[in-house]
Amino acid sequence: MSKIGIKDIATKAGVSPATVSRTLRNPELVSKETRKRVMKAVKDAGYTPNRFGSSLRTQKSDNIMVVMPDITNQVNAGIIRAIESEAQKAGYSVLLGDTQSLPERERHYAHMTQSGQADGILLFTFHMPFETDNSQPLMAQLPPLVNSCEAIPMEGINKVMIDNCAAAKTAVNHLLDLGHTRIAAVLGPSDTPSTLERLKGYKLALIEAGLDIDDSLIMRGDYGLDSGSSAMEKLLKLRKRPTAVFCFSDDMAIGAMSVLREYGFNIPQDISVMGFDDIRYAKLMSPALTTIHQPLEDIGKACTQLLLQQLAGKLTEATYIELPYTLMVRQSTGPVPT
Amino acid sequence: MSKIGIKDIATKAGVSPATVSRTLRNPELVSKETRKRVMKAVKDAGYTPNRFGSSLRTQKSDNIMVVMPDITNQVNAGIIRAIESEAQKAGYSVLLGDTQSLPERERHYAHMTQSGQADGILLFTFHMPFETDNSQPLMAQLPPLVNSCEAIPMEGINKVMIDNCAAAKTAVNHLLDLGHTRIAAVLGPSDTPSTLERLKGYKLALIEAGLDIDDSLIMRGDYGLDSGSSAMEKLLKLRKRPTAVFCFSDDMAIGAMSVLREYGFNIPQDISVMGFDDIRYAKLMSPALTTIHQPLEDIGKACTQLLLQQLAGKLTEATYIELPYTLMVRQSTGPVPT
DNA sequence: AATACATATGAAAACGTTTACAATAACATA
DNA sequence: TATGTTATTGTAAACGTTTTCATATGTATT
Repeated sequence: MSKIGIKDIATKAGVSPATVSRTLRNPELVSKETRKRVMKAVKDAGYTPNRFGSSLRTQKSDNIMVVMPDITNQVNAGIIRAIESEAQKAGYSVLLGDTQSLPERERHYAHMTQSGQADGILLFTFHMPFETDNSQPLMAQLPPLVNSCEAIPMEGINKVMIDNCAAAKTAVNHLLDLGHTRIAAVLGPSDTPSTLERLKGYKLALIEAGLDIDDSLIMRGDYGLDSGSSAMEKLLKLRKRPTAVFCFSDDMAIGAMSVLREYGFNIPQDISVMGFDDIRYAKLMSPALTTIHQPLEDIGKACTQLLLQQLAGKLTEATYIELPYTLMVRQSTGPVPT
Repeated sequence: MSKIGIKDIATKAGVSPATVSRTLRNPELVSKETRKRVMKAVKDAGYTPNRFGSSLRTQKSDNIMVVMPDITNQVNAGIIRAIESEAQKAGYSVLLGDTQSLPERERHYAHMTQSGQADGILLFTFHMPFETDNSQPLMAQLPPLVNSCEAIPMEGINKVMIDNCAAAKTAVNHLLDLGHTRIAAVLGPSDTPSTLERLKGYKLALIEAGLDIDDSLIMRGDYGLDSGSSAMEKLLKLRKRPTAVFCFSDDMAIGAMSVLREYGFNIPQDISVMGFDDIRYAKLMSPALTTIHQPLEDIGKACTQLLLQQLAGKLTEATYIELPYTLMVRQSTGPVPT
């Protein structure tokens, strides 16, 4: 494409390359007159500074790397959209890394800071992709980084989270309030911190209510639609069925509901179903899904802001931001059948 | 971060920078012995070549720019995931541009090729973001580019599409076959080529069936959930209601269904609803949504392959790829009520 | 033994910017 | 008038690679 460089513009405008550069980056350093001349040349030639020349010199890429397990997921898609919007306002572009949950791809993407491709990372996975030791504070060993959604089990990293444990507890309490005592749980991937926390909240709520934990009511899942369906199928085969099912994601709840319908169950008359996330489809389900709302846009914004601050050097200490969740009571949960 | 460069590695390994570079890029040019020595030094130091140095020299960024109107949309999210996966296999990274349907952002992102940030563009919007004239074939004036989903109204551009007109016709024919004659249409944004084509197909099917076009049954929408709801509300107020509604997106169909349920209509006994896209939630709706399946993964793959070919210089002529759609008959459509 | 040829390496020039430093001019200060 | 100050510009040295060209060594061919 464009073979025109800063020198060509300089020649056209009858100035030195330095002046052209200054006109573009620090216009106040250039006299009004020359500025006008240079700008005209730039415009006429349709010149755009080559990013590599510039970045090589300044050691900045103006890129942010976003590493996510699955962008197809409504939750992640919502977050990344906010990130992209926020980043672009600040003059940054977003490099997208979809890891498909493979740690090797995680590391691959994370290391794009090493090659200078990105100035910072937004990490939505829970493995620390960099080598660290205890010689110095973590922040000093890592590139600018913010961790969100799935918590890396380490102190000293910037994080943006919701209180998954408390949120799950809130969810279960809602079901308890409705009189349910046989409450099933459908988990996400068993190694994810979010699932672990939610499970903790689930158990805590039951115990505080004086109930025993019945392991046969705890089903594995992977946050995906299909796993919700198959978990539900298993639950239905139980001799003592649950009267309520708390799925750790809306997708799984949706999968579970479709199975219930298939077998002729009425929701919530026969069985209550509860989700987690509040994806945009949740309220449009039939019945509308009771769930825990996650503030996707705020999460995306907070992550980006935190990273931008760090990039600007305005952040010396690891910051932890906790965002509020909300219980959304809708029609998929109701009183325990008598 | 890492201040180590190729020179440091060269020193460590007792060779010249040139040899280090060769070892990394064209190992076959280096003797087995030196290769081993260099590799060790690279590994020990945790060296990653600086991308800007390299790109500046080679004039390649190994980035692909993806420009989309809304990544939150299930259709787009599915496509971008396939792109990302395909691109990464070929050693490319994906720069994500979410335009939020703003032409100015479209242009902004498209021009990242100008600055060398990206080697090629995948364009899912229908405005040509570059200036062109008729002096030479289009492909010679543009950066490597593939257009998909929303067709830019120009010849001579690589495109990956489905036949929206035929697909819509298929959809309407399905409803006609069920005996419907009052078939409403809920459109997408009225300037999008996809909506225009689908509308054409809708009308064509009706005319071929010997029916008149009733403009009062054609409702504006924007492909989003809410617009489906409000379109449905309007349709219900009509003196002569439709017996079937063909929404140009699944999201709108889902919105429409929720309104129908709210007012006590049975789907499909009272009114049939048909979507377009076959997002993953379509088959989990209650009732499961009859729709037109778009092969998202194939679209993403085809786009990427086409662009990669072009980047490799293996593509001299503009190519048009048409992918097949599929009618998915499920439970939201049924015989016209008697 | 002389020549051609292949293989392995290094020296150095590019790639397109930005910026520290130097240079100049214009102007105010003493 | 000499001196400092400010505003504006230019010169040239980076930034970290890759790659052309040249060189050196070893091997095959005649």
